[in-house]
Amino acid sequence: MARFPPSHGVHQPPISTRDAEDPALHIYNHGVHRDAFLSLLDVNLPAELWRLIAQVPRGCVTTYGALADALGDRVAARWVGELLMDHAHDVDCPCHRVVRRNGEPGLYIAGGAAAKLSRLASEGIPIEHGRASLERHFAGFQSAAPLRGLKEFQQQVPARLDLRCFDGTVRRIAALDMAYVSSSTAVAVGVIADATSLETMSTLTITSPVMFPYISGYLAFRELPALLSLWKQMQSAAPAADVVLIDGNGSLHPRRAGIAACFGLLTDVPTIGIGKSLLCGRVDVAGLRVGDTRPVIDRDELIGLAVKSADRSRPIFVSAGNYVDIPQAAQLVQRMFAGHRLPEPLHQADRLTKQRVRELRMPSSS
DNA sequence: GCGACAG
DNA sequence: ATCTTGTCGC
Repeated sequence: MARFPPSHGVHQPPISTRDAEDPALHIYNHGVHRDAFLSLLDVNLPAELWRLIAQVPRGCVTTYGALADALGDRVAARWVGELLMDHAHDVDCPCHRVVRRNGEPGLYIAGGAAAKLSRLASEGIPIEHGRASLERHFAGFQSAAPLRGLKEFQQQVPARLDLRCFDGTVRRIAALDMAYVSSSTAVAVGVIADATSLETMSTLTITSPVMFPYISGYLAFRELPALLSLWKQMQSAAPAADVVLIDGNGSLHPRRAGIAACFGLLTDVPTIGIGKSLLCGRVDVAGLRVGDTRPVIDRDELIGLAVKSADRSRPIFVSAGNYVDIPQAAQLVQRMFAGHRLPEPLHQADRLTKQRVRELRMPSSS
């Protein structure tokens, strides 16, 4: 039976001072975190962005980055561009007033860059060498900067995780994964597997509406609602798991608050983050052989481990969620490989998730 | 021009 | 994540 060894040989006290008095306080705190998280989800980010774009007056321009800043984080600039290329456009739409920082028009949903520039010209914006003048750029956004609040929540996460190494026996592993039927509908799959044989014991599949866009660093706000709903249903339908693998990072995150960390905080279960590409930090994967690991370092801190899981596969990135540390997470995951790039339970969840998406996309499946 | 961002 | 055919290699 798989067992977590204390990875540094240091035995932690069985009960931390934080919850020594009252085990229920633990539950209470997680309820508070869950409520705080859920209230943050009330924000309608696309609506907020349109509210901002509508503030740009005729005869003025703004930039993708300025809008992202007004939302609360410059990293959202890419999503701003995505939304402007995928929305219900009409002749009154002001989306042509958003240009690149250097005056290049960027993409335009209705007729391409040339059409965008001519619309700007017709509003009195000087155009030179194919670029819009930024002379009259609007900078007075009235905004609640919703991403700032989400970022502040993330900044509180690391201190609220339990840093003690998990030292229980791992009999069952849960693995959670998602895929998308459309931009607003996701399929989420949970797999429970035996930790020794890696055989799948049970699976649960749900579909769930997704409101929040994908923005790098904010994945949890997009995918956690569905995963929490899935998890809740798994509690009554499946045998309990001792550790949960999540498709996405935990500590390997700019604020050490990836989706696996948030899930572990909100559900109070041991979690491990599994990423397929590097979100942040630096790592040298040259010459990695199956079974090898390499540290992922960010700001002089170990935030995850690159793990070579299979021969002709790129490494995966393992990081800590709740109740595990990084070396321990990697040790455990390395016992779950069965010839695929992903640990077997997550590989199965990934298969099922994509299978279900295919089924739902077939017109005949009603 | 380059780097660069989980899913 | 998704858009997508054949093709290379075990």
